[in-house]
Amino acid sequence: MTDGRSRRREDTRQRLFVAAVELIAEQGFSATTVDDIAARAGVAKGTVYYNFESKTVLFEELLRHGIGLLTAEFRAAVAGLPPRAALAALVRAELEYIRRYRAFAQLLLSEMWRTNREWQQTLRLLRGEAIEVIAETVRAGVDSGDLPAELDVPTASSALFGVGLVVAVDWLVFQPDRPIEDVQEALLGIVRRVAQT
Amino acid sequence: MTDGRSRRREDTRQRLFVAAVELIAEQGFSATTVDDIAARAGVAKGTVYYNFESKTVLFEELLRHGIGLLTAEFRAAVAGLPPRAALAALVRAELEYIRRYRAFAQLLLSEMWRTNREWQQTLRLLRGEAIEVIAETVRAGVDSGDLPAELDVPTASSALFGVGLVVAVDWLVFQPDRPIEDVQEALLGIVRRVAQT
DNA sequence: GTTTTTAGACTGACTGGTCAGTACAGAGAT
DNA sequence: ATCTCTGTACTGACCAGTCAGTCTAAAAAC
Repeated sequence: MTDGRSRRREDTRQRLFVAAVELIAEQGFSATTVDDIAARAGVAKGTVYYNFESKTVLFEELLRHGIGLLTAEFRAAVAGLPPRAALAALVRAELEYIRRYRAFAQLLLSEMWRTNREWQQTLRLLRGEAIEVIAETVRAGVDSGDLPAELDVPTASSALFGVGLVVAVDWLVFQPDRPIEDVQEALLGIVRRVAQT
Repeated sequence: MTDGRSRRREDTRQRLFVAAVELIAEQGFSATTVDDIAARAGVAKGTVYYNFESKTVLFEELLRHGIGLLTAEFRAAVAGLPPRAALAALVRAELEYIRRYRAFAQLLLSEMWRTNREWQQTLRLLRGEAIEVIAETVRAGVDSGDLPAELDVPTASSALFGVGLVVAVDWLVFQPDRPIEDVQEALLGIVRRVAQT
């Protein structure tokens, strides 16, 4: 299972993921060439196609990997917490994730709302999984009266998700000098105000 | 100045803008071909190059046109209003704009946070102009005590701008059936809570 | 323990197609 | 008379994907 071969291969795939995510975050999917990805990962072009069926499949697996990780962190963050605390934990988890995987976050922000792309269906599905965790928390809070009853659950959930992304990435791109902790504080403050009953 | 010739030409340019904005919103800049743009605009390919220096220049002029319009509407919206009312007016203006030019909004959301693209500098500049209007309003409100003193002006401004974009486009893409008025209400509610002193 | 074989991982030159941009002669509009 | 646009043909660069062949760790045979 974890013999030398498959470990080596997993290494290569990981390097390709890292190279791809950085390039696609900067330039977008279409503007990034497979040659670029191979070069940045330090492998031959053929290796990309040995490990992935196509450029699109590489990207889809990348999305699955990245969003899967985010969803898992969301799940871990809310586990066992009451609604208000869970909401704050979600914001912290999202920003922590963005700080750690900033290139992926940038990529997500740029490609998330595209239509008419081959991988759109995949992305839509994955987005749903991540947001479902948020939605469960909001729903529980609204039902128990811990959150304002007038909150529309799907709207509030996708707004929370998108807002974290856009504010954090905006900060990263346009005000990179300032520490991310400030964004976290600002966002938490806003969410707290909105969550007031 | 507005003779038949230049009006005709302006018409063609407008049709090219419309075609380009729709295609780029769906597929992104790189994935959109000049042939596609010409075809959708109902114009020969040569006409594109008669009216614009290059694909990139066409896109840059498109950005200038679109964001210029948005900035103008921001200016008109806040004119003469006190801070709190001006803030609400900005949110309304932004959503009104997004409703009218949804494809452009989608395009903006997808291309705004890219790095390493030729037109990045242009976009950065234009973004600054639009956000400056918001920042002036927020600054005035903070100075006069109408808005909470702990608000960081540049952060709050770019957050407000980005949040409107992301929430509205998210709605357009993922919940297109529901009326945009609901987003407006939800957003106004959130902004009002945040603006409470 | 040494030699042979195997198969998984990787290479990089090559191909077929796509696309931005050019060229230009003629047509329509003003 | 001039500006604007059409239609078609073309070029050269670039790029996704292929494939015949190389390298090497480790299994099999001796």
